Amino acid sequence: MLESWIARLEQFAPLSGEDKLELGRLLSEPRRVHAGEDIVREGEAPTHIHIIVSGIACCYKVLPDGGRQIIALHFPSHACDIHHGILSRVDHAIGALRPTQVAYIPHENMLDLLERSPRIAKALWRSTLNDNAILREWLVNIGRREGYGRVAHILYEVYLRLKAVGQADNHSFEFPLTQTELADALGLTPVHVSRVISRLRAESLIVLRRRAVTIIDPEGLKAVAQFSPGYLQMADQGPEGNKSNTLRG
Amino acid sequence: MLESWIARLEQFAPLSGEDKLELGRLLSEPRRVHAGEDIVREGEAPTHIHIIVSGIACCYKVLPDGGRQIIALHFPSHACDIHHGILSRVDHAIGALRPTQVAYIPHENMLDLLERSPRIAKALWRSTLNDNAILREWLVNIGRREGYGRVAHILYEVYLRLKAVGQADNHSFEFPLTQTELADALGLTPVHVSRVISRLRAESLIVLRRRAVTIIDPEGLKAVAQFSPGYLQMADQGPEGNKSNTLRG
DNA sequence: CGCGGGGTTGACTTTTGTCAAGAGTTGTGG
DNA sequence: CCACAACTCTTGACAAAAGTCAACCCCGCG
Repeated sequence: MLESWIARLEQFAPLSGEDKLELGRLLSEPRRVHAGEDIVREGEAPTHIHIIVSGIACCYKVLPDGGRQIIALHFPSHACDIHHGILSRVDHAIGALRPTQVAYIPHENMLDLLERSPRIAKALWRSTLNDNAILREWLVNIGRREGYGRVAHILYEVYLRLKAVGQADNHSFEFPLTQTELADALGLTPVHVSRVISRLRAESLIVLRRRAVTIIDPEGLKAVAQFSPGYLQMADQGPEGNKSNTLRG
Repeated sequence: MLESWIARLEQFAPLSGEDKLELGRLLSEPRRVHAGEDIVREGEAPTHIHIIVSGIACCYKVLPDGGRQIIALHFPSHACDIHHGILSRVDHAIGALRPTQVAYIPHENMLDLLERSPRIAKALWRSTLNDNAILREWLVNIGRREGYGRVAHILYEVYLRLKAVGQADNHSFEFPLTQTELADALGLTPVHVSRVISRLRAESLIVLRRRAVTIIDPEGLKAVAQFSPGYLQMADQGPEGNKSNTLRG
């Protein structure tokens, strides 16, 4: 399972055999984290980078009034905090949304490896650029779409991202977020998310049952989401979405 | 004026005299861009990085329905697209909001310099981390604050950022965005922005006249904004806000 | 002096939030 | 295998926030 992270990195830039061996050597055995538990707490000085092996994690901030905003979702084979190596304290937390396994690498080893292998540095750099592009699109999603399109958009994005790591078949995938968590990610309330999902169901765009999503009408869903897949840097067709990414060779 | 960018970079990591000379050599003479004109168009393959010398630029996306979301504001002495060096096409545009002067550096020269000077690489890396932190906070702002707090928050953030580059005195600064542009940055409509600003005025928190802002009641404004300055990585006190940043030495 | 962009305001609509009750689900322990 | 508790989801009634449309004002500028 650890290899899937390395495989994903290779989609961003070619790695040598030695690169892959080194990464494999540095990666710890995965640690189990309970649902709701933090992997990195807000304000602390992180010492490792983390890679999601299984489960789902998220990056979030909590406001003084208790409101929570989820800033990013991290799926298996994602590194969630590459940028932490250089910060003395982080302005956000990383938490597990479900029971999750995370592998990790100490910052000093990672920084050392980055200096020795420009290929790994390039792949990681591009993978963080990809994360940033998603973050920008989330801002657009929350800022300029109303609830109906917002939920449609995140569902289609998650579908493409899970498909890219082999966790979506056809147009079905596991999506084990509660509606409260979805609301925290979308800047809505849980009640409103529930209503919007009812409407997406009523319009025969999706089926959502037991935390599993099936997209019945992909074109319809993309239309209400005003979805343009360019930001994901991966194709929106076929079972191997990542083949034609547009990052420079 | 070009030197102010280099001075800002030095707040992120120390540079050698040679570093500064090299950066100065690479920087072009500034080019003038009209208000409303794009510096980088969406979808194109960028060839240079750009540094704002005077004026204001922004990073934005346009939706199929015509809505625009401003994703970031770029003030003088900011580089606005360091991350472009590696992308074959960008998913967002960069445009001037007012008459603006931009200097630029060809990507190949920049990449070459980054390889030769790890200090410059570190400073630039941290400066992009700073930009990302601001982007995360914008997501929180739009997702979890209502209009009143949202406007208060962006005003206080802009105040701190302008103060850090010497463009704010006491609690006053030039803020030449139209309310329509402010609305595009905040996920609101211009009409609603106008109403919210009226209220901020009525509550004696700010004065806004002729595109100049004076914060009358900083503590009050921060309270309605639920402002916590940590994400900016700069202190929120005194005329030299950047002295005690929390990036690792 | 008139033009045009930006700002303000009012009346009205739509979207979203709030509160509360009830139904369904999940997980646990006996 | 059942009972129970704790969550989660759904729905309704109502309230608040934000959007829409339109008129008008203000002010800089040719």
